[in-house]
Amino acid sequence: MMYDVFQRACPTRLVLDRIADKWTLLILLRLEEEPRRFNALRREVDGISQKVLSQTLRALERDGLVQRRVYPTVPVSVEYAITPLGRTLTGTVDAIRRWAQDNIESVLAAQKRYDAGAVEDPQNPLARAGALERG
Amino acid sequence: MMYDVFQRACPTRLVLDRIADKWTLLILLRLEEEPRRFNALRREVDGISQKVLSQTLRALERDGLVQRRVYPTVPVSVEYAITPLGRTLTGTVDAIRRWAQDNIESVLAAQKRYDAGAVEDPQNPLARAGALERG
DNA sequence: CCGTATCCTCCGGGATACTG
DNA sequence: CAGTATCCCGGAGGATACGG
Repeated sequence: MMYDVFQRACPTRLVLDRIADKWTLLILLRLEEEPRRFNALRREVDGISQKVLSQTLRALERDGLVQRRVYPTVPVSVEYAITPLGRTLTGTVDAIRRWAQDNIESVLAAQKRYDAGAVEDPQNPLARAGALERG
Repeated sequence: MMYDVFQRACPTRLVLDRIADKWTLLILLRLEEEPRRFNALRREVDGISQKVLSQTLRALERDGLVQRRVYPTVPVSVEYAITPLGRTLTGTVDAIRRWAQDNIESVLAAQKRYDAGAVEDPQNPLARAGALERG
């Protein structure tokens, strides 16, 4: 099969779209540890709304990354668990989290330099010859 | 430093938000190979609009992942190159792309099962005892 | 407890036109 | 070529209320 993620209509773009969602990453990281109840996830993924959590879990279930289990207690209890397919992804997802933790200070420093440099030397924006950074 | 990506206000969420953007991933993958001109990127990342490419590149530059170089030719030519910091991220990003290519068929199959099962057995949605999938 | 339904707002992003 | 500027629309997502 010829899959090219750079092509607009390539199905692999579906996967990118799903991963390209910060909530997906956070939910998978939680479920990698152990299955969770709905409201436990809601508390542990700070900032997510009930609606978006519900939507994201349904999408993850549809994609086969998460399994939804209903226990007919009263009231009903629902548990979400990662699937074997989902587990093949968590290593990479965790690598992203580690990168974020390891490099956030470099990123913040870069932002600071950028925001400062964007207005420096307004009289002489093209001072340097050859290749120029954002003059 | 105590960074917890699960906390709403954690700066590492900034990184997740940036990575949680399919265009960012595709652009970084292209620039990992070699520097590109603006319109080359536009052609090679199928489906991205001029405006979004411009925005995304600016954000990547601000975060220190990409460097913008201006050559004072006529007309001016601009080149985008990945930075050393950006290069530390591309391994993980490429792992995502590989996962997408390797598992897209499993995901599509899961979607098909899900979409079929969502309406099956309307008369007896809670047939199985114990733990139930989406009854 | 675990959601769905509804309303409403905001803004991401496409289309288009224009500039150095 | 490499953008910026403007308009505009659909859909993501918060708030709220309700149902099983």
